[in-house]
Amino acid sequence: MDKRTHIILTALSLFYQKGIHSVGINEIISVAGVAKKTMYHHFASKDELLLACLSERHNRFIHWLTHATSKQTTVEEFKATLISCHEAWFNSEVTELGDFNGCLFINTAAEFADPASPINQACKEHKMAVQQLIKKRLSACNNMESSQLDSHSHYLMTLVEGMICQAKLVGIKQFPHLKQ
Amino acid sequence: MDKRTHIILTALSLFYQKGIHSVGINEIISVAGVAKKTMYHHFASKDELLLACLSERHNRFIHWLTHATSKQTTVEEFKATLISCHEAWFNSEVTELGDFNGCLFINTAAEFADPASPINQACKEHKMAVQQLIKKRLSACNNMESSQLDSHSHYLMTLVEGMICQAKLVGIKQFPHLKQ
DNA sequence: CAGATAGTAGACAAGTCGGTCTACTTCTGT
DNA sequence: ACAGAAGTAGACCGACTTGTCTACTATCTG
Repeated sequence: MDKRTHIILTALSLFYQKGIHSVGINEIISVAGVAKKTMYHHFASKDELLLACLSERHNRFIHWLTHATSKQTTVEEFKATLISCHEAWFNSEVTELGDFNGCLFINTAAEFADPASPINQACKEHKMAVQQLIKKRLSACNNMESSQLDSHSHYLMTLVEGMICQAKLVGIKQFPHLKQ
Repeated sequence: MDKRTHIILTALSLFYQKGIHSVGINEIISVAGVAKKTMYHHFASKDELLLACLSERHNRFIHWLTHATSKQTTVEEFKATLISCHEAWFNSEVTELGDFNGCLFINTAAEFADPASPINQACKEHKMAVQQLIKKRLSACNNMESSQLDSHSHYLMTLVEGMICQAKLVGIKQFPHLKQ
C-alpha cells in the first residue's frame, strides 16, 4: 500500500480512538512503522496530517451513508433507514467506519478553540455535506412535501447528531423510541 | 473569594474555551494569578482539578436548567421552553454558563479514550442527570401520558443533544423547525 | 505567643512535544 | 546504468509538559 495512505489510515485510527492532542507524531510513526522523515515528506505538519485524516474520514462516511440510505421510497421509510443504519454504526457493525467512538468531527472540533481554523472549517463542512445528503435523499421520497423539505431535513439532522452524542457518552446503541 | 474556587473557575473557563489537553497547568495558574504550590495544595493532579471543574459545571448547568424549565404546564409548552432556553444558551445570553462553546461534557469525553475513567464517568453521569431532569419535568405536565414518559423524555434528550452539536459545529443558534 | 495552615516565587526533574537534519539505502523511470 | 525520488534510523533542537521541592511570608486559631 501507498505509504502516504498508510500513514493517514494509521493516524486516523489513533486520532479517532484517542483524540488529537493525546496522540503524538512519534506514536503515529511508530505504529505505522514509518520513519519520521517519511511522514514529514508527505505532510508539512501534524495539522496537515490531521486535515488529510478528516478528508479521508469524510469520504468514507459520506460513501457509507450514501449507500446505506439509497433504497427507501417514503419519508417514514427513510427516517427508519437513517436511524437503523446509525444504530449499526454505533454497534461497530460497519467495517469501513471502524470501532465506534462517536463522531470524529465533533470530537476534533472540541479540541480546537478557533472556529475559523482550517480544522474546524473541515468539521463544519462535513456536517453541512451530511445535511445536504439527507436533504437530497428526503427530496427523493415520493410523499415529501417540498415546502417542508428544509425544516424536515434539518430536523432529521438534529436527531442524528443527538443519537451520535448519546451513543458515545451514555452508551445508548438503540433508539426504538425514535421510530415511534 | 476562596482560592480553591477561584482556581476551579479559572480552569473551567480555560478548559471550556480551549479544550483540556490544550490547556496546561502553567497557563491555569498564570491566568488565575496563583502559585503552583497553591494549586497542587488543593488538587492532587490536573485530572483532579478537571473533575472539580466538571462537578462545578454540572451544578451550574443543572441549576440553570432546573430554573429555566420550571413554569410550563403542558408537554408542548415544555418542549418549546426547553428549546428556547437552549437557544438562549447558544446565543451566550445565559451569564452563568458563559460564552457558548458547545457542551463541556461532550467536549471533554472526546479527549479521553477510556470510557471507564472517572472523567468519562462524570460526563456520562451529567448526561444521565439531565435526562432525569427532563423526565421529571415532563412527568409534571398535565397532559403527559405516563406510558410514553420514558420514550418521550428520551426523544427530547436526543433533540437537545443534537441542537448543542449543531450550535457548536455549524453555528446554528435558532431551531424554529423543531417548534413545528 | 505558638503552631498550623495557606499562601508566594520560582528552580528543578524527567519526560514529551513537534519538527529538523544527517547519513545512508532502496526503489523507479528514462 | 544512472539520476532522483522515496525510503530508513535516529540524533538533536528548543519549547513545553506535569509535578516536586526549597525557602520564605502572611494569616488564622487555640
